[in-house]
Amino acid sequence: MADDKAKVDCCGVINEDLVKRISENMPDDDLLYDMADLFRVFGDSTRVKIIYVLFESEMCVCDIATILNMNQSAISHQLRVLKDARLVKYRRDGKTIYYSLDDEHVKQLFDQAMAHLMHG
Amino acid sequence: MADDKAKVDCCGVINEDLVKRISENMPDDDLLYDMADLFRVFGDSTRVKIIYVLFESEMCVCDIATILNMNQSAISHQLRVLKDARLVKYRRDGKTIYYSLDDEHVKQLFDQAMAHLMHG
DNA sequence: TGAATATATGAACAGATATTCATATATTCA
DNA sequence: TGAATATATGAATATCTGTTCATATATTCA
Repeated sequence: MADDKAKVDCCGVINEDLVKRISENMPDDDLLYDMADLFRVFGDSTRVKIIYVLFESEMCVCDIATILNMNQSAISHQLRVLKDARLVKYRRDGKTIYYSLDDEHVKQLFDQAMAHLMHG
Repeated sequence: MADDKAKVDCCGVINEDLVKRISENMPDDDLLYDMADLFRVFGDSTRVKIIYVLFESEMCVCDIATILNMNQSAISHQLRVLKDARLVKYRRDGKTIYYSLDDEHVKQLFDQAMAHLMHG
């Protein structure tokens, strides 16, 4: 290339400086996937509801199911998704297993999302 | 029911006070769905990457495609999803259409998500 | 120990979604 | 106007995801 900034692949404004700056500020690919995975966990209304319930109080599986009017298996599957994402933790008390939130950022994340929806 | 607090449907700690408190603090169903829909938009790595690119600079469709090494159609489809969610806006300049972010909360949302991933 | 209860989990299925391909639309410029 | 270019979009397809059903596991208690 004759000119350092001449790397124009198409219509746009691309030049090597810009591409370099974008690459530098872009998180690693692995992290971007993790990020999408995390958001995808929040991208289901059942899981959002479970989290809202847990904002109030720790709760056993069958009480969550009762409150959300869904069957136990569905809740259990979704709790596993939340647990795998390290968003909830649990403790056993006899036959009962109590779930609670395991992340300090979720409330703020939800508040930000709400702010977008309420319009900003 | 003989007792006000006797509404125990299963194993758990459910009583009317708790259910009442949870219902009061739970956003409306419509809003919960909107919330999940919003998060689902972020739940795809292509869209996350597009947003990170747009954190740096407004950008035309084909430059985004070039940077992300994806085809123009895929980017265009995803930009539509982002546009429908009011997360990006665009301006036309001749044949070229420049996209940019249209939300002040997204950066904070992403920072919170990153904080969770980096572990907190 | 055996019945009852709380939760977890694998399989199956229906519905959603991301990408690609082909093509349409819109704009510029010769 | 017609060629070239940038973007949008419908259809098709492969993959992913949420729920249900049936059943397994774990714990309590008589």
